[in-house]
Amino acid sequence: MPESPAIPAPTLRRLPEYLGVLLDREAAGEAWISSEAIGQSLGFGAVQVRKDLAALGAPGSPRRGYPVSATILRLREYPGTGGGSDAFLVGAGNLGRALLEDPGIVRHGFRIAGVFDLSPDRVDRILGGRKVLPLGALPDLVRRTGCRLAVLAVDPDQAGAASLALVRAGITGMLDLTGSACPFPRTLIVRRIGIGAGLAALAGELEAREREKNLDGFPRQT
Amino acid sequence: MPESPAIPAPTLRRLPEYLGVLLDREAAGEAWISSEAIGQSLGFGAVQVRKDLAALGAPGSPRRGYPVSATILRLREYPGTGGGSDAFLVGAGNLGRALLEDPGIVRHGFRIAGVFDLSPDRVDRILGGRKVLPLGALPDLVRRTGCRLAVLAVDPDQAGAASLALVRAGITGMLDLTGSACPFPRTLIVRRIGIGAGLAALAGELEAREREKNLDGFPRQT
DNA sequence: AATTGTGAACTCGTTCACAGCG
DNA sequence: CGCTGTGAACGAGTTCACAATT
Repeated sequence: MPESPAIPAPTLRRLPEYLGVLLDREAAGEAWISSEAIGQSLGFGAVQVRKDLAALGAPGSPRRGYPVSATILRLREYPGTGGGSDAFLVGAGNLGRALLEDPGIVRHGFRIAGVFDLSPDRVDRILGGRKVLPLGALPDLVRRTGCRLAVLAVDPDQAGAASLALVRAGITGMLDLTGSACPFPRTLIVRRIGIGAGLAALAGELEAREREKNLDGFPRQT
Repeated sequence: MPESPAIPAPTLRRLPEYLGVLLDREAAGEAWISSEAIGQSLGFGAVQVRKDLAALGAPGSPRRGYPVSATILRLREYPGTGGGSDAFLVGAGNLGRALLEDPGIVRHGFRIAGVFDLSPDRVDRILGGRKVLPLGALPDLVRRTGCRLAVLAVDPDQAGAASLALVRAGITGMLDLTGSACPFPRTLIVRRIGIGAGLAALAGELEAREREKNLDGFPRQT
């Protein structure tokens, strides 16, 4: 029976970040790290960290903290979050090229299993040492490799067509970097990451924080 | 007095996404859109959409929905979320180049105000039609332009040094794309977007959903 | 009749306080 | 003593149910 009675989604989203911190620590030669230190690195509280690691089942040791290497192992052991799976890259433009060299993907244990594009003039080119394949080749590869993840990095106006093809090919999880918002079937789990939207949210938060400060610190005229 | 009694952060993060949907609709020539339709495009409930738009102060009309153009205006009007501000780009590698062409940034009303890098051999090169400047030139530009936002897209091992320089230069909001987790001073608002971490979270969610399905749909032997 | 608008209930994650342990 | 582990309290955000509108 699974010892993990469903880890809550917010926790799930933080686990990979913990992995990042721990890898840094390991590289620095440290053997132990406290929840306090982990929290400080990421901007959340120590209790949060403990709760999350407890949910994972990663034990710490009083007075010393969490064992760096063992905890990394534990994080990697959790299916999905630790990586080990591969993902297809759809979109062979500049963004796609950048992703092929992104150390973050490797660091989290993922590998780009293949590069695809819709545009005929991009197909067959070499990008980052990989031959770009037509989307038509995807269904077969999904079947043969069992890989169900894809990163969508095409132009926004191609997002709809591409995602439709992905679903048809049997992809079940998609990381959408296009910033375009088209409706997807519920069978496909979509996670959206938009640089533009991210900037906007950041700017909004900044604005909010500033306003708040002005209000209860220095109430000034309209 | 501000008519916005602090919009909650989760809402703030969704507003830019609404903008995306509405722009699509406007391009399609539609004049009205229902909360239901907006929700469907983004994967959340209709009530959520209504609550968010209400928080913004964007009125809808019973029986017809929300006026597309007017709502876009209203979204843009909200300081920050609607864009209009600029942002500096720090990191002139492949990822940086991709960002310079990212339609999502423009779509949300942002502009890259300048490109910077730490590495001397990247400085003075031309990237996407922009001359890459040394980080040393940043403080002066921050002062002159009033722009306080930066996108960090350097190599992960330079993230610490770069972010320190950003703080010193007077940057108050940073969108961190490096996936590296170094501690930042509390004065700097950081929003992290990691492709690797995103993939991992997605894979985790996928795994969780699958397990859940197996459990209460088709309980099979250990 | 369809869709917005919203007070109230509820759910879920975070925070608190402190017990447990090395 | 310092740090983990966790049950309980709290609070924020989401969902529900229904009134209001055209």
